[in-house]
Amino acid sequence: MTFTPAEVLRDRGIAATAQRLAVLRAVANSPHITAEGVVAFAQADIGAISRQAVYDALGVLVNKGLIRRIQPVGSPALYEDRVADNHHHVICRICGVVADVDCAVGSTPCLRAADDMGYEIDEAEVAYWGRCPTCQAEGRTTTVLDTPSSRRQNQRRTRPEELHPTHTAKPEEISRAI
Amino acid sequence: MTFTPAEVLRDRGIAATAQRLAVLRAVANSPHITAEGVVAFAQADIGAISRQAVYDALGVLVNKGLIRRIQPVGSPALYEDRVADNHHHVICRICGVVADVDCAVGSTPCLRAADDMGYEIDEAEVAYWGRCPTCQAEGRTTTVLDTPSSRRQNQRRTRPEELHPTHTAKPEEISRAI
DNA sequence: CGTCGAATCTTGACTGAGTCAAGATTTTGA
DNA sequence: TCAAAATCTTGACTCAGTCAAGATTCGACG
Repeated sequence: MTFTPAEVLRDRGIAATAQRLAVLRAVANSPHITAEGVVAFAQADIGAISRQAVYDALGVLVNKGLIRRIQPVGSPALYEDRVADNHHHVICRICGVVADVDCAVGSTPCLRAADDMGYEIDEAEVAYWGRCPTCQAEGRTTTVLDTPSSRRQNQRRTRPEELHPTHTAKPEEISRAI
Repeated sequence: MTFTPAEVLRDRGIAATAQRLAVLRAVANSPHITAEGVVAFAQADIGAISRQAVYDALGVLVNKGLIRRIQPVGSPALYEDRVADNHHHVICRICGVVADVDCAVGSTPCLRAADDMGYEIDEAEVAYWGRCPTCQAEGRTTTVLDTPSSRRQNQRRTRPEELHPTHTAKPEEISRAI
């Protein structure tokens, strides 16, 4: 028996508000979406929704384990709804696209430190960094991401999908990591 | 033959300014130091130094491979001068202290993704999360870090050394990760 | 069904950790 | 010694959040 998203929320003990359902749809629509991306999607989806309500909903949904929050270095926070496993991510240093990578172990912590120095470790967070197949094919070797220094003259952010316009809608698409 | 820090900078093709040498001393003094911590140390060390000069020096020193920049999720950037190996870090979820962990492999990337999806991976970034020995001994289970929500009524940041005042100056001390 | 308290939303302000940029100063090389 | 480049100082600005007061909605209870 499949629960509706509203039922899932109530089952976790939180109200099934229109804003939260819109946020869930945004995250389902775009794995590794930014908070700002969720705001844009939800505003198009249900009309008026405040940024604060989006941040609140994201926080609650993460807290209840319904979505996951990651944050590669140099990136705003990203959200995904793949929460049933302990997977990792690979990030392209050039265009910033983020993809899921299965964890070879499956449960946390999936790695043991050689010497844990007395720490009680409950999670090994792994991020793989490199170049995606498209940036390799195009021979790109330096980032063209919208780092602050590249934003002179009010150039706006370059998104991975701008670099790769022929990209089909892969599941790992449309996040902005760096 | 040991080079002086100034000689090392010149050898890397950059000017050995007083500001950069002060920044190097700050990072040597406090592994996993924040930029703000570097500013405070350098100001005490050499008198007047601007925040911008510290950020500039940190950027150049990272770029030249003389120091390393890490950034655990939820933390400002941290700087360390242990650059000769590919080590990882363990972060206490309660007090935020960061410690170095040797990499079992030693070279990058030290892990292979089970399925790299065509990515050309050059680094596996690993962070271990858990509780430090001191927070375990004190039975702490929830963070008392200065998260924004805990900053009501203008309470200032709790630093790991405030939680553990009897800490001797361990090498992994005085950084603030979360 | 009405009421009330809690939860949530809206709106606008604020913060931390950076970055930007103009002008001044210092460094370096010819 | 000089000039160009590098670097520093100073003050402003940005981004990605968070804060908080008041309004609105929701849910439980009688």
